[in-house]
Amino acid sequence: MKNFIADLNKSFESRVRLGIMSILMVNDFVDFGTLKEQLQITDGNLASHINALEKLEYIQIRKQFVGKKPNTSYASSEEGKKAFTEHLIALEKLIKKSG
Amino acid sequence: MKNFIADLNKSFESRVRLGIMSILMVNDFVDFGTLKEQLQITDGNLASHINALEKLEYIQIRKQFVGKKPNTSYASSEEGKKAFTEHLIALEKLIKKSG
DNA sequence: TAATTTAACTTTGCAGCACAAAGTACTTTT
DNA sequence: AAAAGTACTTTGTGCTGCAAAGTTAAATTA
Repeated sequence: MKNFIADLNKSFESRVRLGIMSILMVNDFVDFGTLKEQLQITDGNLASHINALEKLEYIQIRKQFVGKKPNTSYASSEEGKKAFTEHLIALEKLIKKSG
Repeated sequence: MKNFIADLNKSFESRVRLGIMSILMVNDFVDFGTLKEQLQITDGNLASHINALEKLEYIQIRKQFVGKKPNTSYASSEEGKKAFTEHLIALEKLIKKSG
């Protein structure tokens, strides 16, 4: 039997990152405030996780104005979707193994 | 909608911990060497994760001799199984959401 | 019997991470 | 003019993961 945990992506270990990606898998361009509200975390914490995911090119950023207010939104990139999907597949295997 | 990542158990975030629990969910009393081989990690790393899980009372330890060699084995406790199952359920919800 | 090996750790040390809290810059609302 | 909102950045702390090396005690080999 091969080492099954090797297929899990280290970048998606944290709950917050899982949460962000999970939201961005099914919603195109979700803004900062919405993510913050959904995940119930502090500004700084969210910003740092977003930053990490962006450096990995798993998400992309769009800045615009809604009315006269600044609004920053995030979407998962193709690469991000691929990587996250692979991670979920590895998780599912693990779940099946445990069931 | 409620905060779905709150149901994820922080103790099971790491790949190694996921791996250990996953193995112990379906095997009763797996020994140190076997875990190490399956997970392909160093002695110290495995020992520290085991230690953490034991402090949480998620696993239990049995020390014995096999032939004349010392042999330490680990099994998941009822509480550990419960906690891990809940974690997996939370993960599955997240996976479904992302699908 | 001395040296090596095996099993299961413990210790050490470090870099990285999560997180909260506070600070910042700019704008809008009151 | 003051307060509030948006989206951060900075700071600081404490925890984690991990490798590598050291430890203990018994077993095997030379």
